[in-house]
Amino acid sequence: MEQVLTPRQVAVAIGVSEASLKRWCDKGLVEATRTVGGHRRLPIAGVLRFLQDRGQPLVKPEILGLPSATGTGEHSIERARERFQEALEQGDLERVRRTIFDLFLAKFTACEIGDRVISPTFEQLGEKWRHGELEIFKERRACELCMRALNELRTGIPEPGENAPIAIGGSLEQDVYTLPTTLVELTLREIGFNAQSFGVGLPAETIGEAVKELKPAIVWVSISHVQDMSKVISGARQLHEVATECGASLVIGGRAATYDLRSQLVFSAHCDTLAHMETFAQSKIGLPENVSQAG
Amino acid sequence: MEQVLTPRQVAVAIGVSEASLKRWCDKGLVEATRTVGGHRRLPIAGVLRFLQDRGQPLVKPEILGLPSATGTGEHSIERARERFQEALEQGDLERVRRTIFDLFLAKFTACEIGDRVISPTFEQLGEKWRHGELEIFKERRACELCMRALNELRTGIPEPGENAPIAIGGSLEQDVYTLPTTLVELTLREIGFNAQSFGVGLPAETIGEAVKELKPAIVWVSISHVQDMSKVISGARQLHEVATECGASLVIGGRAATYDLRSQLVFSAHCDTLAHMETFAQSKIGLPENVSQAG
DNA sequence: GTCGACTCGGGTAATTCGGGTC
DNA sequence: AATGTCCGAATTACCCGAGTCG
Repeated sequence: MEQVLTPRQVAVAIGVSEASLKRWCDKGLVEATRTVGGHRRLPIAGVLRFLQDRGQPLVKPEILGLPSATGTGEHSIERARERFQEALEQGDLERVRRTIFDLFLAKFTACEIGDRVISPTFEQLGEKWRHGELEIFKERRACELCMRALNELRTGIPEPGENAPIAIGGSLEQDVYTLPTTLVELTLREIGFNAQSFGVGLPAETIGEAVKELKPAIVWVSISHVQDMSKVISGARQLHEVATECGASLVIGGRAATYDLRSQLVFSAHCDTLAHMETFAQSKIGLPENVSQAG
Repeated sequence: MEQVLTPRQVAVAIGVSEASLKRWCDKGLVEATRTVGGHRRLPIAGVLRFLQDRGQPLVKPEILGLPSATGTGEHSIERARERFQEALEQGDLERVRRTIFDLFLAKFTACEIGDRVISPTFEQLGEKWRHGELEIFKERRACELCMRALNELRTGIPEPGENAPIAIGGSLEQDVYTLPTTLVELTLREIGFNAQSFGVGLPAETIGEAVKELKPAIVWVSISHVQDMSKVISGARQLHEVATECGASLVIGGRAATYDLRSQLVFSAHCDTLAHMETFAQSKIGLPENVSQAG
């Protein structure tokens, strides 16, 4: 496990410029090897030693899971995901935050982090719970920690501009899962929407009122848990009507929006992933005068 | 977003000269680490703590990525409460944060802010809703904004020490109100507890498991909404049993913990306000008492 | 072998250091 | 006693053309 990192990876992880890091390497403060072409490669062990010597508070061994800054980070994002899950199960906020933060600094978008790290992790946690391998409180605690990290991440996304298109959404009554709708908010903000999640447990009527008042381009409804299916169906229908009137697109998503359920719903679009949502939303920006199609 | 800042950034943010700031660092008044070359780097949380200790007003908060525009105002907590409510109703996150942080920097504790600002505000919002003067989505949105501000406030409270007594809690099933239990967490952390809120909608059994695993000194249950009273009653009974076994105190609170309900519950203490909770918790720290595992 | 992304090295501008003084 | 300002030396951050990596 003699893993090595590039100067940039280490630099962003510990929050200094590449130039400084290079100087430190040249002074022998940080262990470094060279490729045949002369590029520096820093073994993780050496980096950790350096951090320990300096008492640098910024970094935990999370760098180990740090993905490459380029698109070729398949393996490392997988590693990050595993560490993320471990941190969540142990209730270690610091590591949770660190993982997300590192991914973001490595140029992963909130959308990607959501789809490829957070979402599968909670899928796994749910699986473990169903097999009796995980107490519910640990899953809930994990949600809390994750929410905190995401709320911080939110400050890293630029504020929407004055004329940014509006998007609003949340989850319906009986659905207490706040993570998905928060991720949608972040994803949309990232591509320039003025997106606001209203949280969980919203009656469809009040979302309709919000649509009338705020005139959003998009309304999303996240469905992670269904108790009374008929209520969801009628709520969605009602909401779609209002949305159509106001020129908004109704987007449905969430793990509980199964094929069976969807077949009974009316909506402008259904999204399996945040990436889908992002694509759809971008198409709406492209055509500002887009008018919603008939039911 | 940025975890560490340079002396200059902090200096302009709080409106003092760099020289003063450097002296404060050297005296240990402000937490600081050093780069390899000896330059100071100030973690943002430490800066916030310093500001709170000194009641130092912020001049250019946006530099810290944090809110609060001025220390000029809001020593009148009443006026702050009104502005706070207004900001919440309008969905203005920036003003919400500013109000909370201004109060915090004016040396109000999370406990006081909760009892005297947040709690009465949501009482009022609920009142307006019952009179048909406020859409539900606005109340939910207000919760979201408030949660974000509180999550940030959390970073201004020192991390609990290694041997800090543990406290855990949350709300029971069917109760989606996350604000109260978050406030409890902050209040307890402020007086030195290692407090963790597990969020909302927790079955009593799983809280019991958490108690067995984590051996907290205090377990709190926040009751803001009751759907099935018998379930709450049996849940609390069960939880009290586990808590007693493990030497933990069960504390009940929340607006829906009415006299009628309380008379049927078993618990170590009931708290109407965060201040009550704080007082009770402090008594637990002072004297380990007849707790079975008290070393 | 092509190609895009990254790194190299070195130079330059901007900060910060510590100390002394007002 | 505490703050703000000024100084030369040292450190860090930013920039860019050429070369390397995968």
